[in-house]
Amino acid sequence: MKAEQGADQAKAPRTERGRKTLRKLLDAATREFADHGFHDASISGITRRAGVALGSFYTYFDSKDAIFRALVSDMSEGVGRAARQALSPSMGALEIEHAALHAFLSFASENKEIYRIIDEAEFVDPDSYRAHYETIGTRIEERLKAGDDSGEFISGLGAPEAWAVMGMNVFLGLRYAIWAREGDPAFEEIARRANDLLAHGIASYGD
Amino acid sequence: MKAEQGADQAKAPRTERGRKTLRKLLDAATREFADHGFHDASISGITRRAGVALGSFYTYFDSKDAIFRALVSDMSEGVGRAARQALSPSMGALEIEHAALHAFLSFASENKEIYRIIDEAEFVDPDSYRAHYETIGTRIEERLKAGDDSGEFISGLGAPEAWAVMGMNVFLGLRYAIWAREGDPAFEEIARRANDLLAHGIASYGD
DNA sequence: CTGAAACCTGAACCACCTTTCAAGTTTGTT
DNA sequence: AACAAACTTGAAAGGTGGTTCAGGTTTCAG
Repeated sequence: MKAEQGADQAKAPRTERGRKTLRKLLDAATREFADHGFHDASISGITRRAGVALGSFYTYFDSKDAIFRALVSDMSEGVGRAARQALSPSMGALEIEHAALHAFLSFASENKEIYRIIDEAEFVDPDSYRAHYETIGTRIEERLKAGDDSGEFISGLGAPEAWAVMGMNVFLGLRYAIWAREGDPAFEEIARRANDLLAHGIASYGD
Repeated sequence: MKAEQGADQAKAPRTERGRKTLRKLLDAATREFADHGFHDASISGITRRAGVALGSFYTYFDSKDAIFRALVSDMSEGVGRAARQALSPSMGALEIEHAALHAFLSFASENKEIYRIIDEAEFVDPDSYRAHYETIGTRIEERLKAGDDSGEFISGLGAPEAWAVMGMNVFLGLRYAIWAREGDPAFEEIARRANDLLAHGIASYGD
């Protein structure tokens, strides 16, 4: 959730005051983009929320696109961090997938604004959007291969299975975290059912 | 792919000339939105492509949003139609899921611009976007229930499994149709592997 | 044939927003 | 204390593009 460094960041602050202003701008931009979307968000809306003058924005960012990109790469990292924290090497391969989905659902539920922003990157900053999903897909593929090596998963798993798993997770997040409705099953049940599907599929035994 | 009627359409043409102009505007808008995205697309770009005067646009649509909405609901129907045509009642339940994914991959591959527009509806016309996926999700859920009734699928399947299947399909479409790369497996192989995952899962037998 | 409705035209209006800039203030170092 | 660099400020430049409108042309029912 902090994006103060990075080669993409053109103008790093050099004093404490500057760091505070930059942070205020990033926080304000998150809210502004979440409320209005990229195009209806305005720089003046961001600086108003941040409580700084319009011109100060350009001390830290070259353009509206630049601050959006900074936010996206920052948040993309945030998702990865949240997932990593929920996983432990002592878990079984299936258990890892269960924990990853459960953590993802919780994270999405508590960070709905982050998801709107990452989704909008498909149009504002396509490269970051693609990198975001390629990175996650690769990580899932590695987990599947590890489960293969340990004998817990069948062999021959690869990118297509990884993208299938990622799609499952993203859409379950969309429906049950972002679009949550009264009476929906708890995240625990969603994760369990998805894990059952992943483990044994849905064909009946006698087929 | 035609969106000439519908309650959402404010201003229906009353002459042959009018119908032709409306059609030209819709076709031009599809290309303009696909090339530039909603916000960078311009009405003048649409009318230029359509070969009509700027002012004529407002004879048929109240706003830029209105023509976008008309396009989205039109295209959402198009996806459903394509899926329906690929399915036949004589197929087995698993076979139906295989055919649906294969048809979806082909459709997405040949209609990339449609997909960009539907995705952007998440921001321009959220209600249509949500309706699009709710509708598809419901249809998949019905298929799963039918497979349950016929004994081909295990019992207890519902909305979570339907959204999982939908997510798989959408992400496989994103990766292998929209972002297709040299050396990727053919759609046939993708559909087969996803179908295997759906049928038996990925846990090894001895677990 | 004829007139009213439908349709077309494109210049101009207008609201909005990103970005610039010159002048002033604060910070931190020597 | 003193000075340069960092930072702040907000008015205004400069563009853009959606939308309107008054006047002209085409269509088609009666």
